[in-house]
Amino acid sequence: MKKNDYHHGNLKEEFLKIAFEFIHKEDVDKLTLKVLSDATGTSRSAIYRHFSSKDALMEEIIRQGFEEFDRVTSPMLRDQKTPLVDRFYNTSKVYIEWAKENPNLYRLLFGRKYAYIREEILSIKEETCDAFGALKCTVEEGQEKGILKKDDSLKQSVIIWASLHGLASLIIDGFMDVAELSDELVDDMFQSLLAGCISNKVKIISTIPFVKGLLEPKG
Amino acid sequence: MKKNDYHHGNLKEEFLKIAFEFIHKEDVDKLTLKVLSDATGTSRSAIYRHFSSKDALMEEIIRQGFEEFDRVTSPMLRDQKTPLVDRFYNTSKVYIEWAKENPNLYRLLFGRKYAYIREEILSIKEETCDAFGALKCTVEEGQEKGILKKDDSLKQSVIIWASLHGLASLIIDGFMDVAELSDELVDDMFQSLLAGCISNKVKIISTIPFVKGLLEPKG
DNA sequence: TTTGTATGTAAACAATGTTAACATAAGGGA
DNA sequence: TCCCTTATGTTAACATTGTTTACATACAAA
Repeated sequence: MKKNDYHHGNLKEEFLKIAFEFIHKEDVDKLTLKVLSDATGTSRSAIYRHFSSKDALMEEIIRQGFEEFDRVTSPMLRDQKTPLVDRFYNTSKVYIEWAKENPNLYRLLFGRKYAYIREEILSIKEETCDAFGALKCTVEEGQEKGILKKDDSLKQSVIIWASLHGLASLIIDGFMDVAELSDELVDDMFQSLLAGCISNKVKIISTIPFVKGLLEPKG
Repeated sequence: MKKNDYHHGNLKEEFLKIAFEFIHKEDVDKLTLKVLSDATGTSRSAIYRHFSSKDALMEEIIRQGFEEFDRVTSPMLRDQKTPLVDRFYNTSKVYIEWAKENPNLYRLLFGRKYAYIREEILSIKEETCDAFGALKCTVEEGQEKGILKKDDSLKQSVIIWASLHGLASLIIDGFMDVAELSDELVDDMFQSLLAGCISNKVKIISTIPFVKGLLEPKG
């Protein structure tokens, strides 16, 4: 919505929107300032009136990315109505699914390139990456309820996160042809994590057939 | 060893050596053609007499990188003198250790940026990345011996690889401050993988105290 | 109306990978 | 020895990056 030919009026928002949509489709490396200026019909340097640098724009994108990621994963972990084990399972599924649907954004958030931005965001604003916090809370809840083995909840959370992150990375970074196996792989990985973390002190309930199958002792 | 001031004689090898050493210390993104020309005392375009492009040079580096990686991991997996479970454990340790010592090279080999080169290398020359093949063989051996659950060996191998890859990535990409926890994390992760893959049909031997501890049933 | 501020443009930079035209050395026949 | 080909290196120039500087335009408040 331009006010006139010279001033756009909402160019900053437009830059962010275009950049965010671009990353949904294409590799982060291909997002150049030229792409943004062409898409908005502005000059190459217009962006510097709204962001101090390209990285400053990327920081906003990463911030938005984490919000989107959290929106998908955190509520699922925190949903008290769902049995705890099922929350882990559903989250695993959704985690991998999200990474597959948003490979470029996933790499942007969790990759190395903008690690310093991520660290800044995550250290200043705890709530921005809610997902890991939610995972840790859920692990602690599981330990208190006797579902998971008593252990360092940070370590246990990292193990879970690392497993999912590794699987997601293998799939989206094209290391081995495993993309079409991904559904089974998530199940297998969940089974492995469950076997490693679960305690046998209490009876565990689940409403998901696959998870129920894992809880019943086999021959 | 220059033949004279004009022709070097072994410039190609020199480029590769310098590039390889550079990546041991600094980020791949910082390896520019200027770095190479300055280090060799040649002009910026001299490299094009020996490589068709920068990517062609990177391909050589990646090839060498896989050889180095395989040299560290494969023999350990294939060493028939070591109990099978210990081979997995030792490999896990060495895998994470190698990634920590060679973060830039690790990212170069397993990251996204040069995925198409990796795919080319791994598809043409099976032996180049021996490590995954060795892992799969060892998994199959474990299944045959009744140590691991009978399952799709590819899937089981991917689960193991993904777990290690995820942990390595979290550590070297600076996601959360887990670097100083890494030793414990590898142990925990191995425990989880073991719990997920292990069968209870045969008595399993190990000479590693930590692993023995995992095999003994706890209260 | 004037004046300051916000927001846009154009032109230029340096750094990057790359190419084309030219220069130099080495080696193999005649 | 001389000549020609080939291999190897240099210089100059390109387009593409992100970025800065000087200038231009619109708006808004005094």
